Amino acid sequence: MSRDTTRPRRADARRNVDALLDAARAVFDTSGVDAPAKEITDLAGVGVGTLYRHFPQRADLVKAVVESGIDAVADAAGPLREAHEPPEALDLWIHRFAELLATKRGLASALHSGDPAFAGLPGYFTGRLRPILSELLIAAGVREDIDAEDVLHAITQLSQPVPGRGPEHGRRMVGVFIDGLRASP
Amino acid sequence: MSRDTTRPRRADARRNVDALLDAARAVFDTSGVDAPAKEITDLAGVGVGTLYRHFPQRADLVKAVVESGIDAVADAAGPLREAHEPPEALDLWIHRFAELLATKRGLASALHSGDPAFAGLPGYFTGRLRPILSELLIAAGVREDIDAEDVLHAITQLSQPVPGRGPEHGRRMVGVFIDGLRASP
Amino acid sequence: MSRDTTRPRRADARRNVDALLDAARAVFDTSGVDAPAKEITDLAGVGVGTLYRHFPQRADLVKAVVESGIDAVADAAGPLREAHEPPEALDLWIHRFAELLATKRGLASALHSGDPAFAGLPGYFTGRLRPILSELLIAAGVREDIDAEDVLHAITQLSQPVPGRGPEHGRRMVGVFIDGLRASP
Amino acid sequence: MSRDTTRPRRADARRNVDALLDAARAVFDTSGVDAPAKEITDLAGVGVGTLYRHFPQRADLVKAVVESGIDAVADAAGPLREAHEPPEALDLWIHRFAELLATKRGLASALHSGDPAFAGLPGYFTGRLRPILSELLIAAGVREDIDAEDVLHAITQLSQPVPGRGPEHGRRMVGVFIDGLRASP
DNA sequence: GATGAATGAGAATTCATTCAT
DNA sequence: AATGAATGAATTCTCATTCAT
Repeated sequence: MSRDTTRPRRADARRNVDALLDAARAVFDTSGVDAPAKEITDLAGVGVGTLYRHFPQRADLVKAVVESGIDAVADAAGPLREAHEPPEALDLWIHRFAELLATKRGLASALHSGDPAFAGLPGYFTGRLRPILSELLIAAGVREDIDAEDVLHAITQLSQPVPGRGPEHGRRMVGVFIDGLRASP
Repeated sequence: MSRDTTRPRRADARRNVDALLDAARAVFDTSGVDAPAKEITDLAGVGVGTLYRHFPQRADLVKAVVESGIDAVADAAGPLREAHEPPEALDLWIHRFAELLATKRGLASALHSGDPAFAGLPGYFTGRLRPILSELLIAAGVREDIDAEDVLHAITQLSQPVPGRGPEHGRRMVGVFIDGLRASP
Repeated sequence: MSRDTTRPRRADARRNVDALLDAARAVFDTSGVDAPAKEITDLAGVGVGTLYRHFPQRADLVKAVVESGIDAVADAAGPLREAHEPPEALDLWIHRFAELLATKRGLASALHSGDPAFAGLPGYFTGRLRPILSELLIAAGVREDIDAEDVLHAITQLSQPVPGRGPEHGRRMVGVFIDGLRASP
Repeated sequence: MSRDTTRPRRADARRNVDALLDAARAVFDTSGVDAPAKEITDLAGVGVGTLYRHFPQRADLVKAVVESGIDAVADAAGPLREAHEPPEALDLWIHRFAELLATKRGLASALHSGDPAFAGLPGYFTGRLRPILSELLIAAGVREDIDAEDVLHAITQLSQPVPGRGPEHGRRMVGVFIDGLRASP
């Protein structure tokens, strides 16, 4: 069900790729997606050349870091639909999704930056999650004037942490938004 | 009631400051608040030195650009309350506010960046708008578990334009959120 | 005997020139002769334009500041020769001269910089002091293989304060040098 | 006995570092230690980035340039003492030292600038040379009221070239000073 | 395949000097 | 005459990306 990015076959190469991904995850959380490449390679204990070999474009790295998260969210939909009534399933899934965004500082801005450096990212994001959310929305019987992709973006934005307010903030705002989805147009 | 930033007295200086503010507004919209200073001065038809004379810190420029927008939104509240019923006034004001944010790309990120360069901006923003929104919310009789500052931030985020979706998008998402505010907790 | 720089006739202009000279003296002592012009005009409470009106070249200002000191040293020779035996007069005058240099931080480097910005300064300096020192040296009967201008420069250098050593340092080094002048070639 | 700064291991890197040091030496002589970095890198035929990689702080470069000179002077003492009588050894060593200073325009000012960018330089200078000079002074049996560090500074200053006078000038002034050291207090 | 050195295009900032008011 | 605004060249430093080892 999940991604199957081609990985290097040599053991040391694979090790480096993993180290880079781990480092990138950490650095993205700390300093955002615009962090200097050096910061990542230093943390990974690897030369910059190695980064560029495995991820020629900056977007490739971001994509790789992000995709696993997106996949996990996508995969969560099935179980939720089986275990809960549609309205509740929708609710839970959206919060699950929001949680991903909240912890990946910078993902949202990468998604919306329009920066060609991140080309491909929004496509993967939308392609993977829109169909799933679309079905959840229909099943839950909410208003039909709002399309799934719009909701995806809205939640992406609402779940961004605001400095000075706790993590609760995003959660509650998303809740209000879901209430709005249940209202009649 | 509106901004009254101390302006230079000499006519040419005032002209330059205005040109810089206009240019900054335009550039911020286009390239975000991190745009190179040169881009702004070129557009303003002014030397870089002039920018630094009037706005020694990057934040000073952003602040000046932003504050006029904030002030205009704040000032809009009075007339709206006089001309409309409370629920409608709330609705109109929030959209008015969202419109500001939508056209000022980067304002939202400056507000949330946590960057010390923009210290003071969030304070001005909140200080000016929270009291106004707070009254509007109470008058409109919406749910009371959501505080005005949270709404401010939520709208700020929702109104950000998403590349690939028209300006309609933000407007509609804000509409959904307002509907959510009207729902019972 | 002393300088007679043409001074402006209008009272306010004269006041400004004096303020600038005082400020320059202070700033040169503090930050050296390379200090930004603005620093001087701010201290003088005067616009930069005023500085450039009265001292079109940077050297003009330095010269003006310095010349009064040089003149005073030059003028000191006469009385010393009348009151003391030649060897002692030489000794006292050199120390008097060294004292000037020691308190005018940056004068020495301006003198030796070769920087065209200070054109004219060395000329005034040498023209005024060499003849005087020359006579003193001859009268004192010291070795004749060392010319007065060389001594001027040597004392200039030796009297420069060294960070971390007290003002005594310069005085003692100058003393050693004078002893050397008394030795046979 | 001499410097053993950790050098890069890669051949090209080492070549660049050497080129930079040579260029810096030349440029410092010509334009002083405040010369623009670009001037140095151009002369070295190297990108600016390379300079900053090897010498992140301006002081690092100055230090490297200076230390080799200091070390060479320090190392010269031994042979001189073996080959000459103490008074002559002192004489020769001081001139050797003066020669270093004379050709390294700007070294003296860096040493005395008090600029925090050059912190550490004076310490190295003094730490390395004072003990050596101290022994030479004692061995030569000169007056004992002048301490080695003072002599170090005095020679540093005296050996500075004066624009308009040949290199002879410094040499002769140093000679006079040494004669002064031989006089009785 | 890995490394990290080299490159150089930007970006920010300062300040001497000119000139409109 | 005084003022201080404007200019822009000059300088420092950073970092993405390439490429020799």
